Amino acid sequence: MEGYFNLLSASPLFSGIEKEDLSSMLHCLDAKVMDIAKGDPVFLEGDAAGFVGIVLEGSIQIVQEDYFGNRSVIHHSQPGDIFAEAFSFTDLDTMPVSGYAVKNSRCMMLACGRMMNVCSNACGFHNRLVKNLLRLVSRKNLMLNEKIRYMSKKTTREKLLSYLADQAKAADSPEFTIPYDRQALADYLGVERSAMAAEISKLRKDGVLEATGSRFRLLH
Amino acid sequence: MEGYFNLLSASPLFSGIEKEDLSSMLHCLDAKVMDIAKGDPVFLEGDAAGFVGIVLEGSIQIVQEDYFGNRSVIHHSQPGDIFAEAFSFTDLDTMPVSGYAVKNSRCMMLACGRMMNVCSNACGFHNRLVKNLLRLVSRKNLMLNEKIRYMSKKTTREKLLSYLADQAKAADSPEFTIPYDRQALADYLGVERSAMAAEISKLRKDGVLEATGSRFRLLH
DNA sequence: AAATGTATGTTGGAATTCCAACAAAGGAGG
DNA sequence: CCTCCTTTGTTGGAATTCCAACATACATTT
Repeated sequence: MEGYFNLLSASPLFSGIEKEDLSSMLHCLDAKVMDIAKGDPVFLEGDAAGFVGIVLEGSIQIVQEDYFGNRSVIHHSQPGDIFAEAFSFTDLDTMPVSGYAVKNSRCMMLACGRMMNVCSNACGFHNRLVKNLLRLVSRKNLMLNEKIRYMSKKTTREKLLSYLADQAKAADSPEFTIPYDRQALADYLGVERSAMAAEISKLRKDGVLEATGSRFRLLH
Repeated sequence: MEGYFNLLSASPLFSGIEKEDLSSMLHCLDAKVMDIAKGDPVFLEGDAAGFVGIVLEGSIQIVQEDYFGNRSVIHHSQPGDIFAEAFSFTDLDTMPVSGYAVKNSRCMMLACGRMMNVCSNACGFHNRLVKNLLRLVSRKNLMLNEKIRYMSKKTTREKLLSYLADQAKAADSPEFTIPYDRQALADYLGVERSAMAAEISKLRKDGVLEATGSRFRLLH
């Protein structure tokens, strides 16, 4: 994990924590690095909760799955982002969602147990860590609200456009790249892939946008 | 606010904080009580963020609204529950949702500014408060995940049944009362009220459930 | 280059939902 | 008891989505 100090200390999870303290902190949190091959699960629904993950390389998708394979994409985490954080600070003991590696990825897993308790190791950064986590869980909360906002629209077109408009706003540009392929985008917005593809075609014909792969440009 | 010490000290927000310290803490957080008449807003989308609300009496519904009146119910808060908590610990400066009183209600509003900073007033409970908030925001996160799970189902029937099954499980009984009327339940699940009413009728005919008002009983 | 596999686009009919309008049931107040 | 008002239930046609199947484009491997 030596090569990731810059990434980790720049991560909002460790904001305000000195680089020289990071190492002992990681030890205190029982940090473990794991590699996951493209398509493989990082964790599965039903697995024991109680950890926070940080993406070091690659990218992770958090999904809910039905008994009938009905898939819902909840979130997408890139290097520096954390995942599974909210599930570890409730009385839940198993994960209600799964996480998959979209590409070959490397993650660091941190044990949450000690974060909420006063650490006897004179590890005085826990309070800072808890504040950082509160910020991050709150931000995740906002993201879930956004997803809900998109899903609440009635038509596929409205779902797409509200999402794409937010992405353009976030990128501060009418041209931007989204972290999803078509299937994942459909699963994120809660629509059928084929219906969505048809709608994208229609939007193209209507001169509303251009789309090639994950790159979009909103016109006008 | 004198009559609410029991409610407040029993609230998970103030868990671990002694009753005798509560008063100074509320002062430190600039606590203000406000009464809201049935149907009136507690806050509106676009209002300044930066507070946490606690329901003292009545009940509050958090909703997202469209430019076209398309309403989505996000959450429901009863006495002792907090609301708006997650929006105040990010860099957001205006609220992305609105809150309305479902009945005549009384709320306490707490200023968040000092929660995340070390309080110079020797108010040593802030760390405890931050931990409590992390738990509560995480739990809210779980609730949003549940709503997403219901909304992700394809049919109105599946959305209804997955929600009702969870409610029965939470009540540990096949018979339970939900905090929503028909319109609010439809807005929570992301379906049409009339289509949902029709589906409930069908479920009744199929012998799957009984429903009178907000009281449900799952059969079998 | 051929072959294979994956992602994306297209299409048509079946199923579902939306929508508006109305009916019925229940509650509050006079 | 009656009226007014709100909530819930019912219905039918329009609009939309779902679904399965296939077509096309693109990338990777051999």
